[in-house]
Amino acid sequence: MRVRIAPSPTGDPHVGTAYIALFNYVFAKKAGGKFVLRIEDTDQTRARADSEQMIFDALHWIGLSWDEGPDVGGPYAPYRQSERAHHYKAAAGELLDAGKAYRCFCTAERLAKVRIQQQAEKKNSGYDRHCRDADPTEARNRAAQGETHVVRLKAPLTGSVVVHDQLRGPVTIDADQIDDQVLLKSDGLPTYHLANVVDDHLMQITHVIRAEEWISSTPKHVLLYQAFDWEAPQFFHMPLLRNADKSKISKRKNPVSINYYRDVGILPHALLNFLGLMGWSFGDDREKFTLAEMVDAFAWEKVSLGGPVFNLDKLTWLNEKYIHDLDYEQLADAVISWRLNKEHLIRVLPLVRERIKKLDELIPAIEYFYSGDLDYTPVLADMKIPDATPADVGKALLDYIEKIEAREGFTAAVLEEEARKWTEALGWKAKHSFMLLRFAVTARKASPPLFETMSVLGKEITRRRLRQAAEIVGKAK
RNA sequence: GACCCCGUCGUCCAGAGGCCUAGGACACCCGCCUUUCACGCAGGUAACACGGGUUCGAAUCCCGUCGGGGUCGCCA
Repeated sequence: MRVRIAPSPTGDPHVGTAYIALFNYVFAKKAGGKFVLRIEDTDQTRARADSEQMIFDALHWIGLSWDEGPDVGGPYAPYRQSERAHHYKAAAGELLDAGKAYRCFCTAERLAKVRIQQQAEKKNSGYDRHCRDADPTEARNRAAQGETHVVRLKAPLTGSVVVHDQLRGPVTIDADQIDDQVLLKSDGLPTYHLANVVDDHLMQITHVIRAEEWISSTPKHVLLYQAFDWEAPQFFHMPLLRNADKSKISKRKNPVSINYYRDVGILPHALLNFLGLMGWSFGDDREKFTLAEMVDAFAWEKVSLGGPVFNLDKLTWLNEKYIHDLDYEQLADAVISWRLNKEHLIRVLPLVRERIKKLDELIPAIEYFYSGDLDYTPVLADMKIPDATPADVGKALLDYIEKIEAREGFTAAVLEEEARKWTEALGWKAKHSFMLLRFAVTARKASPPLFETMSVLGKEITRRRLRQAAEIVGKAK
């Protein structure tokens, strides 16, 4: 029995990744199987250099480990899809030769045009199969001459595909709902659909446990297994974590980075425990439990399919329980490994040394480096920009978040550069806009240099405060 | 919009035909404890989406409606 978690290194380590990893892990351990970590980095445009390591660190931090993966190796290495390109190319070639796939030379522009037309006519969207019946030999020649193209699966035109979801039973999808999925992109790398099927087969994955959002593309995967004449794994689709409004959890409405929870002082086991409460229960009233206990009690029958709202209040309550159960030695260690340590202090001190005359002034001076959400009421009246409405100011803060998120690295230089461009684009004065940022990030009129402060606070806390400030200011009169 | 999934307190779960005048937890409200606050303890408000079936009997099974969500990319 083998399962895998297959995160894509495109940003901050996501709680959803941890959630699905937990269920994979628990199921594997319960059944005495292997848990594999595979990095799905086939999208060069979105891949982030630091993301992969952050995923490893975050998963380790909450207490999960894997039997095979890019960092620990294993019998099916490599575990990074960018290093497995030849497998996908070979697989696609096989389908091409068998006439089960074809080369498509349609341009992105044409596809966009088709899509717009389909929407205008209110028809089902999807590829119109323009290249499907072109002569294969001619297509091969065009490709040989270097013409850019993709490889698409020849999906059946009639009939239907049945996906046996182990949590819901058979799900039947008509052929007309399945279009000719791209298998190999024009850059020669596979799409998720091809790569996950090829790798799951090659890596002998027996059970695919993933989020519900994948259910609608599973028929394509089933079709691929059939085309290769491979045995498909069993599929389990877990419900999606939700925002308070029930939509799929998203960073605009909820902190989604595992690092955020780490930075605000949620204990790793509390987070993991909380994730175990999402869509699953012991069957009795037990709410606080260890990973080992969950493994022991795990059964798919105890999974519920309604999308669970990720509720900060309840996570905080659970975390409180964990804190209270720590002895003082352990609590001290937890606090130290959080932020109260020399390493962190050495980042903070350069910002405040000139501002203190006695050591007893230190704690008040650096209080907001060790706090989570701030109280903006004392400065709310000052959080405005001449000739801008509160709504504009709120929106501008959100804009600034977008700008800094698009950048790799959270250094003072990057933050300042983006702030200056942002200020200019808004037509504001830096003395006003920077003060606004200062209020948002520190809730004070006076602080050490703004961008250094943000950098030391870290991406997660900074982003959260900017967002909170945006909300409060946006609603202000 | 089309297709697919889901539907028990505001939220997370229990409930797998009679044990349900629906249970626990978070949040909220009240009280006790206490110099204060917090913890702790004791109470309280609050839900089976709706309509049809099936059955002696339905939160539990079936159908429909409604509601929510997901997907419809050369992103995963």
